[in-house]
Amino acid sequence: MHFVEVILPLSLAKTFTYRISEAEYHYIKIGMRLAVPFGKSKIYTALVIEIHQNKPALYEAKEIEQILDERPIVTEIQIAHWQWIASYYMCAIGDVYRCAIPSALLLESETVISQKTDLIVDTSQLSDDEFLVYEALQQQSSLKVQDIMSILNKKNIFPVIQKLIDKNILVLQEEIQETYKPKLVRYVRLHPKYESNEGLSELLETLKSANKQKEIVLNYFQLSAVEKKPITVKKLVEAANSSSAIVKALIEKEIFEDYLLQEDRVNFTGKMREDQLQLSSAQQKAFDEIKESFNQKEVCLLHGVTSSGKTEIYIKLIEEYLKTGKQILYLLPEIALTTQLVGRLRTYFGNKVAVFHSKYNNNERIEVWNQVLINSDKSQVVIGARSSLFLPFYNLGFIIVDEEHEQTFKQVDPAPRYHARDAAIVLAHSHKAKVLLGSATPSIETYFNAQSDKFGLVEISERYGNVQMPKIELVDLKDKYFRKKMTGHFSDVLIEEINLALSLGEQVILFQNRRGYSPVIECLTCGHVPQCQQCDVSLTYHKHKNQLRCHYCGFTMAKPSHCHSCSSVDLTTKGFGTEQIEQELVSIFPNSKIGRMDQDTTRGKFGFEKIIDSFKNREMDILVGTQMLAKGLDFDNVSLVGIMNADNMLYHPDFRAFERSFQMLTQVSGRAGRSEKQGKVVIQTYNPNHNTIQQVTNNDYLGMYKEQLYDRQIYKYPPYFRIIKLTMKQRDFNKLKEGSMWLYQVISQNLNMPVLGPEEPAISRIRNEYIRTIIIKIPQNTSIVNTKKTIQKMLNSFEAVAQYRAIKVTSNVDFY
DNA sequence: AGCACGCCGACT
DNA sequence: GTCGGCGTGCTC
Repeated sequence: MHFVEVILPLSLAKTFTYRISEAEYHYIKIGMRLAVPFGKSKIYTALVIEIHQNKPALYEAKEIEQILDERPIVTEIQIAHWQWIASYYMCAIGDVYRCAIPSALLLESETVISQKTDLIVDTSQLSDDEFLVYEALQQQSSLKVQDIMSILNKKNIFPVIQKLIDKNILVLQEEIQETYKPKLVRYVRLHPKYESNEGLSELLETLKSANKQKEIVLNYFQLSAVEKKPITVKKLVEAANSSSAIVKALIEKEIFEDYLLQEDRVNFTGKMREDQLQLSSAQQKAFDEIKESFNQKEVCLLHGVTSSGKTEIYIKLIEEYLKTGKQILYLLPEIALTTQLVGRLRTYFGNKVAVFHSKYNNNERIEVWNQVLINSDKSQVVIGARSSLFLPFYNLGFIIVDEEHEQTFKQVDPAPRYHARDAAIVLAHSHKAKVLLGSATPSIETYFNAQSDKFGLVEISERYGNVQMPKIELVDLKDKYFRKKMTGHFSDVLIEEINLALSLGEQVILFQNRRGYSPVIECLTCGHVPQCQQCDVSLTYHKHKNQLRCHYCGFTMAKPSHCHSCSSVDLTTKGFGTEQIEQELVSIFPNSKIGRMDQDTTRGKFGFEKIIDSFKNREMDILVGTQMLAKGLDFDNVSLVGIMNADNMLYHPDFRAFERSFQMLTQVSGRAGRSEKQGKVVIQTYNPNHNTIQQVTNNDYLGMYKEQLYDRQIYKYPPYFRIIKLTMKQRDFNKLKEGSMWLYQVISQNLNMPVLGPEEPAISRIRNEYIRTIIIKIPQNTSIVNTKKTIQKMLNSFEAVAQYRAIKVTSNVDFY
């Protein structure tokens, strides 16, 4: 008897056992995919994690459907890493599997409904619903479950289908589709019969009167003489400035032949740099120190002020590690993964660079996955967002986590709620690889680890090329409003500085940490603010579409013309966002070109790049944006950065609010003054004397760190305590209230540490589900593993109580 | 996650 | 009385 242990891409903690034949036993390897039947009818893509001969005692194992791979597509190191993630972040191994693998590799069966052949149906014997399905099948040979749902306009369609099966009219099939399609490119070549010299003159004779076609043929000869390689249809059409219809005509005339070749989508065709990268003395010093630190430690923090030229150091280090023949992973927050950076790396490493991020489609992802798996030359250096951590490296030598402090490295929803930086360190450990964390504003946790000698620490305190740090000027909004020195949301100081910069032909960035025109609409008569029907939030006003939108469930409605509560027509907008700043700019600086960058203007595959590029090309003078402006973008002509309101971040009810404000303000300020000139930053705030604002102004990272560390110790937060947040959701308010209290009591009684809650969060209802949270603070000297085991035990007993079972609980370890 | 089973309210 | 809704439990 032979068996395999597999994981399924479902939120299930268990592994499952299937029976295999002896031949399969010798063929199947750990890390291969199998198609297995699971449940009544479904077929899923399972992943082999163990091959054994232990017959399960309690049930009869099913047989597998088929083997999907010829060789493993996942390494054993990966499987071990997934298991670590599942246990550390308290989630099902199936969650990790589903998140780690490109979805196109996870084939899932779909039920296909079709009609039996050669049958005579007495339609009078069918009910209305049955007749509708039967009729639809006369038009289409097969239907999907979804199709039938929309035809019948109801959810539960299985009884209808069952009856039709009983009446011998329908058959069901489970269909599995391979979704990966290699990209095929169409090429043309001359038909063989024209290859000789006589053929050639014959050809020109035939085309004497077809000028357009002759043009193409001549272009074809020219191209093939220059390029000496196959010519694509696309290229030929472009070169001849013609249309594909004419090429088609030539193919029909059998002058050309077309053929298809598979092409790798992800390709680099630019030129590589010949010269060596020269580091400045400060960079060289940091580079040497990092290498020194790697002799003793596995992880090193590179803390370099904004524009200190960290990227050059990364490139030098990548060069070094490339020589060892190992793979290199360069992790970045999604938003900082720009074409510019990729282009820059490619000028050094050419086709050795592979890119992996969420805007890539399935086929592109699979190509990168396969390149990494075979350790091909094309993927020696992988640059990607947090999910590239899951690529099938088997020979990883070096990981860079750039902008280490970015909270987007932590996945919030769905599970696994992992932190890519921390998971990268664990992954590096199993590859015996080194990790470099880079940031101008390291997270408190990381800096603490560096200070306590767990990580190496290398600092650069000067900017590259001796550019000075920007001069930061604080503007007291309270005072400016009092003295009536404000035009809209702009102080006189900011307007003056913008005018100065514009007159010198320099560019300006304005930062407003909120999107939309203004967050809410308020009735002036009764104070009513439109709320979302399903969530506990006010609707946000979006001017360009003139509608109100819920940011939590996506609900939208047209902007009301009158108050829904008192019918008054006196409605006003409250608060302000990027859109309103843009509007004000237009009226204050009518002769300037103004651009806006936020979630609304950067949709689409290259939306972000388009705006950045056009700003870089100086097609705009002023760019207004949200925090996405702060993420490692280099502009060489920006001399002024304005922060419209520094306060709204400062007073978030979150223990990281000050740390984040410092990071954000410092990063945004860092965009100013790239070239010879010292940049200027104007920060408008109601609290110019606030410690955090002062620390930003004085570029005092250490001061911020020390103050925050002190607070973290007193209020029991990381790095002194680890935090686990449990979130409970239920449609029934009272059930949730009772259940969350029960869980809180059980946990706090069984754990000898601070447990807070059950708390009603600021947004206490989303999509009609009520929410409560419990926070557990695990002290440094307590075993995290044991604590999690206890918590898991409590969660299990919570589920065992019938009345609470309906409450959904999610765990978030190292909650950010 | 899907899918079946079973309980209970709304209509023929 | 039956249809169809949803809550609950299981899947190797």
